Amino acid sequence: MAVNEDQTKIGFRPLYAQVKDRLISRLVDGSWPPGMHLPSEQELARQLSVSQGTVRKALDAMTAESLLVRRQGRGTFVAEPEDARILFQFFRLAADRPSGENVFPDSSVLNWCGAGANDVEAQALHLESGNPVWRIERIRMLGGQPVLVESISLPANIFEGFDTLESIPNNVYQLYSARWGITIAKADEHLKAITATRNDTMHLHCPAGEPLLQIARIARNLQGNPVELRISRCLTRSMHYAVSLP
Amino acid sequence: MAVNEDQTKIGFRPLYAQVKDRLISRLVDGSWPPGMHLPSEQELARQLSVSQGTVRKALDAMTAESLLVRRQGRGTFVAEPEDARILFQFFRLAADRPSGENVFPDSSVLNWCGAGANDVEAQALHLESGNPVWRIERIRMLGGQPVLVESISLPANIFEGFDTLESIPNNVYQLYSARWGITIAKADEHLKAITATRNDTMHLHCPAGEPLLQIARIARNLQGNPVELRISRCLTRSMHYAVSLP
DNA sequence: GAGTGGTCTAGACCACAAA
DNA sequence: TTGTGGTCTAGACCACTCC
Repeated sequence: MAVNEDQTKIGFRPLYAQVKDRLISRLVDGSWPPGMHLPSEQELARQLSVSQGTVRKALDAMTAESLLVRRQGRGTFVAEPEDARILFQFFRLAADRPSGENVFPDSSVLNWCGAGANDVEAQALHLESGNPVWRIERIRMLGGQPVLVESISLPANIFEGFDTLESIPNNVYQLYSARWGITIAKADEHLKAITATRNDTMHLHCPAGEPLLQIARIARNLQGNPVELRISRCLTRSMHYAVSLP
Repeated sequence: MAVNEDQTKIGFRPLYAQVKDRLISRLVDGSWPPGMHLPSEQELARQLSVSQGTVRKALDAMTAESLLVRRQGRGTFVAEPEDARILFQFFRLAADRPSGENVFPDSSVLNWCGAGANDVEAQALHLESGNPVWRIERIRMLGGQPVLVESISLPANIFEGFDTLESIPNNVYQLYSARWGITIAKADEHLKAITATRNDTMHLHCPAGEPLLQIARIARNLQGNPVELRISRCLTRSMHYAVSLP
């Protein structure tokens, strides 16, 4: 690979970034599935005709984005959507008390159906209003107590055959990966304080007028396209949403 | 600098990390103030007796933490607490509407006084209960509308002479840096949904029972010690708090 | 012992900014 | 033109894992 092969000066893209793009495309097309042991740095350098240092820079960047996992002495692996990682990467709620670490809450599905996208879904998922989506509503519990109600919306054209599932697991990102080969690579969340609706108070066993933390999440695949909209409404009497800056 | 100079095998610390520590200590002791033009990579490498690549790795890490700013062709500079950076790094509230970018809200101070640390302040700031602190309360406005009430608590032993200030600027982190040489390097925030108190409704002109987003922030200096506790209570009818994962 | 990633070095050339 | 950071290379040795 020559430096800046068929690139004009204006379209300059560093070699390590081009390498990264090519490696990501192998994740996208499924030739490198989650858990796979990548070729060694030396081997990749030979295959791509670049130096080991350039490969390393690309691998380091992908590791920083949680796309890969590197282990000294063993090798480099495609990251898997196992609970521990998803919890750490995408779940920011934690108990207030014992300098609380976060725990994956259990979930129980309330209902799940197909529907036409409403305006919010259409805008978030880059669909036309009325396009088919799947909707899942569930409650999530911590220590037996319901802590949040969650509404998940998925484009039906991406998640084909969603209605044929027997059950919905707690960790849906693992499901997306295993069943449709979709990797959730990043997400954006918008937080607001809202008042519990009657539906919320019923499921969360909280009084009318209880303030809830509403988390609207748009999750994106490896290419950055939105593939999931999730709106969670959380009791925060004994929990909080933790953010580290930067 | 020899590799792992006076380090046992167990206490191994990479050379670039040692370099980073030494560079940070120059920020801490004030010999490299905000805005200063650092020596070039080559010069630093000579001074520290390491290769340019090792210096680069330390500088890149510090740049990623917003401690330094690098500009190709010009050099490397100590980051300054100017509005644009602070806004980007520490202010996550944005207007809902026009795919809204965030804006520094104006602020007006309600009152400011010395007091003994309450339990929350003592725990957050690593003080004993009753130790002297400064407290500032202010309202912040966006487009003339009050959007949040903010309570800032500072250890009086760190911020000496705070009571002699003539006024409190909008960007207090710039003040901390200029007046006391304190750099806010990172912060942790805990978010909850709460109900507006009578005090809140008065200042925010919102109805009783309005849900507010409460943001409790602990800001830390370069060494990671907590130096500011800030509790903000925000109207989120037309604003949201934005988080990017990862 | 063989193979992997992690660190460190030395040197080359490029892109950019300022004098 | 000079000096800076940005990229790329080639090669060495270290630390870790597994056989």
